Amino acid sequence: MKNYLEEQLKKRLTELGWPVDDLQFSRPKKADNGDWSTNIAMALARVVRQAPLQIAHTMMDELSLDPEIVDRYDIVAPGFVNFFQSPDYLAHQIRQIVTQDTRYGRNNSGAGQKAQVEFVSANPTGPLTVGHGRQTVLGDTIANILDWSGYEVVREYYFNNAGRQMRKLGESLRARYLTLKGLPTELPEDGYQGEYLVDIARDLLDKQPDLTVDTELSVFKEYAEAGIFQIIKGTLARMGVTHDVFYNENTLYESGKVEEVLDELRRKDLVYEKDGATWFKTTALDFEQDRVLVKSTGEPTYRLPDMAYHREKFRRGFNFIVDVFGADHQDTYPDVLAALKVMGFDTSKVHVVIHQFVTLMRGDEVVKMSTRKAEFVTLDELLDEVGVDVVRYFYIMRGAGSHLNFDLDLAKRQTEENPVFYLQYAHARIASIFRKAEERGIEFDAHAGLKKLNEPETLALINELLTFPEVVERCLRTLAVHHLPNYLYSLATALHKFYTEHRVISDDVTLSQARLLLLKAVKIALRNGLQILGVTAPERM
RNA sequence: GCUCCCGUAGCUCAACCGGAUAGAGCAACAGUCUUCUAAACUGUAGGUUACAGGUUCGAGUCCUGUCGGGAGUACCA
Repeated sequence: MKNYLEEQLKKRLTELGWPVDDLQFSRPKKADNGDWSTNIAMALARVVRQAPLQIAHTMMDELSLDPEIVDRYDIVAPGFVNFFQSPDYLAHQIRQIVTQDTRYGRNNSGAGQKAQVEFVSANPTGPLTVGHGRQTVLGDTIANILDWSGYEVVREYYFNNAGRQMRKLGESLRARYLTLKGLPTELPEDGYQGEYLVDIARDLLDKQPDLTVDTELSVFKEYAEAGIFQIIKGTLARMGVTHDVFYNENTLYESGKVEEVLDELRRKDLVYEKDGATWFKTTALDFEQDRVLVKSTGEPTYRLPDMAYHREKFRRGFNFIVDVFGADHQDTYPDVLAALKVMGFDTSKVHVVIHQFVTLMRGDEVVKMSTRKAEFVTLDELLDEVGVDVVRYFYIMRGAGSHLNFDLDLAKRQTEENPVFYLQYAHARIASIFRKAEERGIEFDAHAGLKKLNEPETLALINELLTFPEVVERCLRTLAVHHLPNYLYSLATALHKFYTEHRVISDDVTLSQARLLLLKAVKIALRNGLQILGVTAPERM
């Protein structure tokens, strides 16, 4: 309908010799204001030098619209033109949904394009925490949206298993191992104190009992890394997340890609040496201060391999690149992007999604988290308590830019007041009606006449139903995926209201079949939406 | 000090590119099950969108400033 209106109005505006650039449509909040509305008359007022209402009339008077699509339109002060869709059009749309079934909501705006979403990317120093959970769900859901928009999507996990942190990890494991062996050993300063290392140490002792203080650290380091990755991957699997690629930062050194970036920046005269370190001349690119690329110890800082990594993303042919970071990485990407731009890449293809932190609460108390100390709640523990559906929904229901308060007590208590169940219940309710229909011998008819569907609650439900594809598109455009749970929630509300007012199965077979057809379409939208969120759609509860 | 995010009902949060009377849930109060699942629905109450200016037909949304919260500002990642 929107496309049709756009087409017709563009034609008309061109006839009148008026610009079409500002033409846009929106869905009014109130039903009285139609199904689609345009503010073009107000937007043109200045250019055309006429009153908005007059412009609207001039525009609409000579325009004939297809009555099978547009029922009527109103011109309303201060200058809105509101369009109402025709019943035939609605009926046609509902049948379309049932035909499309698992494809309803998909679009092909990304057809033939490759997208990559990098998320989680936690170094293997400990189990994923509640803090990582937000990023996990955010990234996976964005990837799902890209998939539903026709992109070929790669989910990627970038990690670093070299450097100071990993050395500390190896040392920590060694201390745990030796202690278990009866040689009490202090954990190193800033070591990792988590219980999980004791488990891994026990495991190592079991398999290789002969290690000593003099054994190469790398043995402990590698064993710790493998053990922790196993834990992390297990958690991701429970979350329903599968990464296609685990990208090891180290390969960028081995292949010389890191060196190549340095050379290239050097050729652009953006690198200099000072105090034994190698600096990136970011001030030449309008930044406040220069940044170190290679420390005086010879070790590169994170940003140099990051540049190399992103350069590889471009070279691998991705057209749409999403980086999901926590707020603490705020400052790390601008100079990385700047370097890529200098190297001639189109950085508008990179979309950085930054999410604010999760504040973990136990009742009124804030739980402090630190991977190094033992103070944290793991994502696994959370999954044990509330289950995947609740975890995924809770993490995604708020905008990424907002701080998220995750009250453990509340989440654990979640049983009846839970929005996830509200959604799932809507789906299960429809399933239940279909079971009942079958029992009563009422056949489902995909071609049932829909003329009787005209009550307010029914029309409200239909309108909500039909906006699903727009919501998917909006999620893609804004990469703000919380729009989806919000939408599904209002779809569920519309369904529950409809259910309360109207019996689906009655003696009026024609009406029953019409309502069944509508509910079939609603069920499809709910199921597809929940699927994007990674939440199950139960047939009964 | 500087940069970024945030400030909306008692609490947790929505509001697509600036649109029409700022919406939900929870908590409070009052109702609705002989009928497809009451994990639901209806109603009442709750607001100077932190504050002060500005831009315009129109501002929660954009601009400037102030206040408050968070993150960053490393030769950590």
